[in-house]
Amino acid sequence: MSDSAPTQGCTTCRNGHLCLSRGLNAREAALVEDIAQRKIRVKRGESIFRCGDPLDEIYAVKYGTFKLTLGTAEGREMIAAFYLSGDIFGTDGFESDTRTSTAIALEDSEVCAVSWKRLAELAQQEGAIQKLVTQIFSTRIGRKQRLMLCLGSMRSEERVAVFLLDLSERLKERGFSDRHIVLRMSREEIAEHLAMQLETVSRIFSSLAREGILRVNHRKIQILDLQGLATVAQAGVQKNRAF
Amino acid sequence: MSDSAPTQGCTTCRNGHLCLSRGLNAREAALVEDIAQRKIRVKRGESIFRCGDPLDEIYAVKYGTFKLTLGTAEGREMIAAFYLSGDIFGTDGFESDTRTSTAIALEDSEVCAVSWKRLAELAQQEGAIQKLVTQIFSTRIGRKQRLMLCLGSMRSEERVAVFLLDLSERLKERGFSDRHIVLRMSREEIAEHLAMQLETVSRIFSSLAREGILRVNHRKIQILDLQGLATVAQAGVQKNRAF
DNA sequence: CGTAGTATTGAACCTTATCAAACAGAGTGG
DNA sequence: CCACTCTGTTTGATAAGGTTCAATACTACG
Repeated sequence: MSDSAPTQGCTTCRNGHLCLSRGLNAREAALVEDIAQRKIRVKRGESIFRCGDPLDEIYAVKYGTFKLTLGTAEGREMIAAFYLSGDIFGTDGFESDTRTSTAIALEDSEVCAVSWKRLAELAQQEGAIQKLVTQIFSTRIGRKQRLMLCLGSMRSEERVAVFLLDLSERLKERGFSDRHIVLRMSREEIAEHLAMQLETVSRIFSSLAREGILRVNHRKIQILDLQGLATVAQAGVQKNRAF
Repeated sequence: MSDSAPTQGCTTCRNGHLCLSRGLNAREAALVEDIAQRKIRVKRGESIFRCGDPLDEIYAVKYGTFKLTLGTAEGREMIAAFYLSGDIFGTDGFESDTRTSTAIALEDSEVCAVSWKRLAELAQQEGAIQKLVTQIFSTRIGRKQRLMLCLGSMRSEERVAVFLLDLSERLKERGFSDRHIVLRMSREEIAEHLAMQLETVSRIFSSLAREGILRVNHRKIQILDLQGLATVAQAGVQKNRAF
């Protein structure tokens, strides 16, 4: 990864509405912008931090996509999350001062680096920023729990549907089309995130295409029937309800 | 649930070494003890808080066992964790001021209730307590991540082995035998925690017993071969390593 | 244009879920 | 004290979902 010349700040950034200045007024946003000056460019495949690294910053995705991988000592791996532009990441394990995960760019990307220490100080002085910080953590935990529930209680087809719906919604929030998606991750990476095999992901994409819900062309996915996809995502529930 | 007459505090509690006074000196422990006066007795099957409740306290298990259930609107459920004596719980979703989970006693139990607001104030004044609080959250997130990895990358037999090893270790920390375990939860609850069917749990117990690793008598489990159980817990790894 | 990486598809196999039945233990009431 | 019920557990048979192995196709990239 390589530092770059300073680019524009939060107040003019097009991710402003969902990133570090979310819900802040102009004065507060300027305070945050002030500590988020450092930009880092990361090339596809490079990491911005690795498991075991010391930890003092959190990051906001300016543009690009990242994956966060979790690993155990025994060699098991899993992708805990994907981060899109405007997402904030690097917030895990900041108490132990050591990274417990690795963040890798899926395409050429740029992030804003924020000193955790300075953000925490700012949060103590400014109520709105304190609220923002807790909101960030709250969302993080919520997402992790939803993923856990998803892994635990859904079968493959539903998990894939949930994944696509989530991605679609997040892209929409960022001003992209929610129906024409270009996946930044491989089938294998999707599989590693949803706890299944890449062949299964591929098969499910094909079967959803056969049903007329998707149009699949390698990484270009078109959602033809958003409602139908939502139905697939909850398919397993009827069974429980009958019981 | 019903309040009870005040019993002894942290400084004399036998869970002191791993609970709210963990790593604190006498003066600091006394400060914590001061805000952890309120004890609540909970009968088997009763909840101490439910999903949607307002949130202002966290709890430490004085004695007994609790399960924390997560639910989605659509009716999917999962047990996110089991808490033993000395464990601290109720720390999820405290930012949104609303419970996102339900805590239910698996046996007649008692907890110490601590005002989150007062604990946070104390943490701001006392470095050691600040450190303790972050440690509590850190551990929480770490456990959740490990469970996620476990659900995502292990098969049933390994998950059950991991579950038993974890329980054994935690009981040992609490001064109980790590080989003679009395399960406080049903097969169904174990299944709901490990994302499988209760029949599968039962079958795996039986098969581990057949292999001489366990002795199973309903809820009384004896671990005959701790090392063997650990091997089962990592069985899937060899496969990955060969690749 | 050829090669490497990625994606799709098929077939056999394995794990786990599902359905069904039998069994054990804790109460309960006659 | 014994039958009876209720609940939780075990076990078996069968089916479905998903993995694994293998072959083929597509794309991108040098």
